Amino acid sequence: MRAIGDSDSMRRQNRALVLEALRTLGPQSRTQIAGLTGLSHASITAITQDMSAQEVLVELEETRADFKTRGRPATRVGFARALASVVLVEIEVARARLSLVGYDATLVDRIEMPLPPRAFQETAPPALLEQGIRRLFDRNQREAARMRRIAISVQGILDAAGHSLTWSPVPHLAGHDLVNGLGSRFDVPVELTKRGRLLAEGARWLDPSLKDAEVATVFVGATVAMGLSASGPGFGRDARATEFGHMNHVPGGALCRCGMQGCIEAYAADYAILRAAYSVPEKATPAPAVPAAEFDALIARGQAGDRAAVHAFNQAGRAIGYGLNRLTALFRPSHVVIVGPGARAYPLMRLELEAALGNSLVARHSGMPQIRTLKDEGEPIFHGLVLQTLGALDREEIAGMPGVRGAAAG
Amino acid sequence: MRAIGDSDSMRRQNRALVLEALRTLGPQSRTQIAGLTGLSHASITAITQDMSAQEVLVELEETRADFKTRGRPATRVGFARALASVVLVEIEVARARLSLVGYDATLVDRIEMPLPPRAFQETAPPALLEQGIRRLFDRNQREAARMRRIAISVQGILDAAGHSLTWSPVPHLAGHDLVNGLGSRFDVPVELTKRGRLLAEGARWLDPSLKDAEVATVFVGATVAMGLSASGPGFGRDARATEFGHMNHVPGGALCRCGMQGCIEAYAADYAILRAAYSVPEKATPAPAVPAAEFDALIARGQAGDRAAVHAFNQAGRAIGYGLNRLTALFRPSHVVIVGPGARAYPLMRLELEAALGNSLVARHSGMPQIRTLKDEGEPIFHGLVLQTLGALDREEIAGMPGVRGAAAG
DNA sequence: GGCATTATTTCATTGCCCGAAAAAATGGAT
DNA sequence: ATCCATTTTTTCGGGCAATGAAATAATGCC
Repeated sequence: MRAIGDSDSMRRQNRALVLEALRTLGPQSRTQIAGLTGLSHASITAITQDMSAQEVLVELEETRADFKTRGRPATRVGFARALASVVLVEIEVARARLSLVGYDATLVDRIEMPLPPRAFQETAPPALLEQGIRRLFDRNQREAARMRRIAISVQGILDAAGHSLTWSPVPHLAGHDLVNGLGSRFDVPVELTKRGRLLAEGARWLDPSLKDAEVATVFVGATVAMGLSASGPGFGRDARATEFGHMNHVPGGALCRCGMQGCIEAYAADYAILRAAYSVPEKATPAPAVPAAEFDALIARGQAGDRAAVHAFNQAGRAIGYGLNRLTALFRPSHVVIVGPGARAYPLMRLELEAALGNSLVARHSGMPQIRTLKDEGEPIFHGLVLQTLGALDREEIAGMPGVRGAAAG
Repeated sequence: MRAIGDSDSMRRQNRALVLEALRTLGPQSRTQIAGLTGLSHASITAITQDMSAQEVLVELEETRADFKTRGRPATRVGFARALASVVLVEIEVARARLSLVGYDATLVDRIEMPLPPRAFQETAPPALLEQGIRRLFDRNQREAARMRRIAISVQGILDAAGHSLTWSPVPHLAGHDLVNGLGSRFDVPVELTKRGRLLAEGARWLDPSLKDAEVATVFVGATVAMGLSASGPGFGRDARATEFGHMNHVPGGALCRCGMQGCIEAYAADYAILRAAYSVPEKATPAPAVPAAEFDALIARGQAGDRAAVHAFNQAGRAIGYGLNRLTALFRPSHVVIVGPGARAYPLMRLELEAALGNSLVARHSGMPQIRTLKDEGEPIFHGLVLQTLGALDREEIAGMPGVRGAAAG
């Protein structure tokens, strides 16, 4: 049953609308906000006055020397940086990056932590991350006092509650309750988000032509992961975590790092391609990590026409292609974006991938999705995290703040 | 960008809430409605008065002889039958059923049309369906005058706009624009919905314990189809059509009725099981239709332990199981419901199906979904159509009707 | 300095919801 | 038969947020 509508929900809804417009498009004049949201000028005045009084928004003073125009100049309003801050954590296989970000989405400070294989064995993940966050806090005490949320990008399978990972390619990360572990230490909400999903949101944002598209973003590298992203609700905001890399490709097939057999990853991740290129048996234990240089050398061999390397990349393309083929039976993305180290090898995988994907009833009748590649994956992840976390803060806390207009008048 | 909140949207929202409660749970007293929706008694009075004046709702007069209680007796309000009517069409492979249904969801009249294989070749689908609807209209002129929507349950692949099928197991149905074809003839909105989806909604409704579950309903019979249904938004209302039956199972495998190779259907539909049981080559052209008696005989043979039959059913279970296995990499249903003629053969498929499904990383870490069977598939489809169509009418037209209270008072 | 132009605010009105109190409709008790 | 307790439904006064129209503010241009 949906929520009822009363004056309170109306207020929250419209305040959220204003915040969303500013969050997506940056500072705007009140007139622009009215146009973007569809609310009347009178309402925008009331809302921005209210939020300024609450120090949510500030008027920006900028003498824009560029084209002067007749009429009263517009004053743009934007987020007040000091209202709140959030900590964003990106955990990768061999490093973690902790960022302290202001309410206006500016980066305040950042720490890079290398994560040697036994880091999380020696110090449990919540404790190690706490150390990093405390270091950030020591250097930025003002922002630390107003920290309101912690968001963490992870890889692996989340448990039902989303509090911990039941499996992760990051050594010794699985099994620790990060949500309660960090939540109790800092007394703020903590959210885990799968990296693949952030990648998808970020990739759609990076390429404006994908704004209204339904995008499946496939990461190919040390793991194989996918996120789905679309503008509407449904697959967009509430999208389930996907476990594309561990979708079965061949029953009883190659050994995957997750311990199962026949996963897509066991054919398309870097270690799998390496294994196939060197004719190591497909049931052999996967290599723990493949150095970037080694993977690049393999791509070079493939480009040079080395038969074993070409075969390995073909096999990877085929596995991803059949995964996408099977995906389209459930959900038909308009675009597919290949991202990560594997994106550089896309030309070597392309023919097999497209053949496998095309070998589906849906693709045949509704056409193939457009396929693109994207080299850098770091930026979209961070941006996805920023947008998701500050957007949630806007919707869940800021938009619901009670007004002060009556009080201010009295 | 979402919709703004003004008093109009508030009104629509709350009226929709009342209608939804009545639609889901049947006639209720005003006090009950207040409890269900969370609105105050005062608001419910206003809303029901308004809607009664508009002949949307009526007070039911019923002397309920069962337990009398102290206090003023409650008068229940329900939908006014005469406000509107809808035509619901269920197109199956060999027959079509047309139902005229009142706004209070009661069946007014119904026509069954047999569909011999060449029916849609001799008379184009929109024309043939028009004939049937006109016959219903002749017999029920009062309701005909107030018919507001046509909804059609179909099987096959919908085009992007949802106006026609690009492929269908129903002979000669694909390629005809049913939405515009019937829409222009009757001047009402026409909607096509995939049968699998309705089946899922209906199955969740039939079993109250599934109310808050995330259900994947798999039809096994002349085709293999799946619908996903959950209570929230996302997969619930806006769920994409799934093409589960034509998800690839074995690359280059058995010949499917759709013309592709290796679809799940080519291993698990009735014709596929028959083919395997009689050791017909798997690339042989599928039988156009399998009589129910023949399929039942096959089940009996399987139950008796006939090796070929058992093998055929095992293979079907394995295909469905790997399909579900792959599904869980993208979306994890809490329950799976097997429905249709194949549900009777579930005991023969069960071991292989569960083994295949269990062979997935997600099932291993998050547990297996619960699997049930449901024998009758006709009722959920019809009920799903009723609920979907009248619910859309409620939300899109009735809830938005302007009020009459001011006018009535003056 | 006055006018045209654009941005923002003020003001009176409207619509819908809500809590509290009143009214309505019964069964049971005296 | 009458009064009371109980439950449902309606009425009434108030509040809040949005709105359109009109007023006010801040410039550029002539």
